[in-house]
Amino acid sequence: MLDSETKAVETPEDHAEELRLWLRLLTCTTLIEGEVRGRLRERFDVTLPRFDLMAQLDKAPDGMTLSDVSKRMMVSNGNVTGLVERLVESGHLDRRTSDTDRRVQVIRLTKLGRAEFRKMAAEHETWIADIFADLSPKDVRELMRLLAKTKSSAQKSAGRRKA
Amino acid sequence: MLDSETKAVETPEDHAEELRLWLRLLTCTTLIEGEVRGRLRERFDVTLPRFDLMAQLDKAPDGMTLSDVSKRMMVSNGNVTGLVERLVESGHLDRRTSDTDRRVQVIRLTKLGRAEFRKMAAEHETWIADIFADLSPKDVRELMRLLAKTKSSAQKSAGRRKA
DNA sequence: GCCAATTGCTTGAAGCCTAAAGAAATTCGA
DNA sequence: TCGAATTTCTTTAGGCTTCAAGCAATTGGC
Repeated sequence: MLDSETKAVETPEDHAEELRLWLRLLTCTTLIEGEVRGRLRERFDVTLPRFDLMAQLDKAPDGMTLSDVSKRMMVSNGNVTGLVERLVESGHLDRRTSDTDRRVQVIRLTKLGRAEFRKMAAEHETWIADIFADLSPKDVRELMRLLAKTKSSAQKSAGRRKA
Repeated sequence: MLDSETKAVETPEDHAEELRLWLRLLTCTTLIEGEVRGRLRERFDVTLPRFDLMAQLDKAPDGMTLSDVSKRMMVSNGNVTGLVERLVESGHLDRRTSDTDRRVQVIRLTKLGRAEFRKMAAEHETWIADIFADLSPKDVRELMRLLAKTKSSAQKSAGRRKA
């Protein structure tokens, strides 16, 4: 009794399984991300961050503020500033200052931007389907469920840190 | 009959589920990566790529070549060159040219590098445990299994592209 | 109405990362 | 053994990314 309690306190807990899980998760994402990045470059000569940003805007016909984009993409503000700059420069994005708050920049896809994105997105979807081809519909559902659980667990942990 | 066949051909297949799965996978990874990056910086003032590189070397007491590291970390050669440069500079890595092949650079952790890494790794493991805390052992096993399947499916797809 | 705090964005410094081209060493086929 | 192909690593150009500091506009308490 005493022994087992002592042991429970002294022995550092073994979290090797969770560590392995994290590494595998990271490997999968890196692998897929690299694949998608490569195909986007080959087929459309576009970078992944540019594609991701356009994807966000495609879902928001009325535009988004830079802060919205930053939160959605989970990247820093400064990062978005630079990305938007280059996409405005290339004619894919339209940017204007909000009428009601002069701090706020609202960005939208231009006609060109939307057209190009739609073309890319259609093909992109087939790549993703190919990448996940070996997973059954049941596998997909189950992964969705477990990743949802993972996400909320990670968010809770992040909350604990900041608090 | 004919109708359903016709429809099967004309209707673009719906891969929305796979797409959602990919986005969720990416969200999880980004979330956890950001959390780990932040903690490494706060606690040890070290970057995630540096930590990852040291983790590879910790598992290889006899050292690794830059190519090995590049493959393991799934990053470009040039990336490794720069990372190693900075870690040698800070005294964490030792680097020497192979005796048998003068193209090859063998890198190892220095005593300092190993000591610092071990300290960081111990704490890192507890962060990961905390991040995945809501997952049961069964969840972990099941995720491991499904991610293994995902990885091999993605690799197969990548192979199809290059071939 | 005033002023402190907050919010939205930009800037700057540093580092990370890729793709592509190139240099040096090795390997291997003829 | 010669030379072509390959391998290992570095370099370069460009872009991505973060963090921290800072500016401008707005908000909220008083």
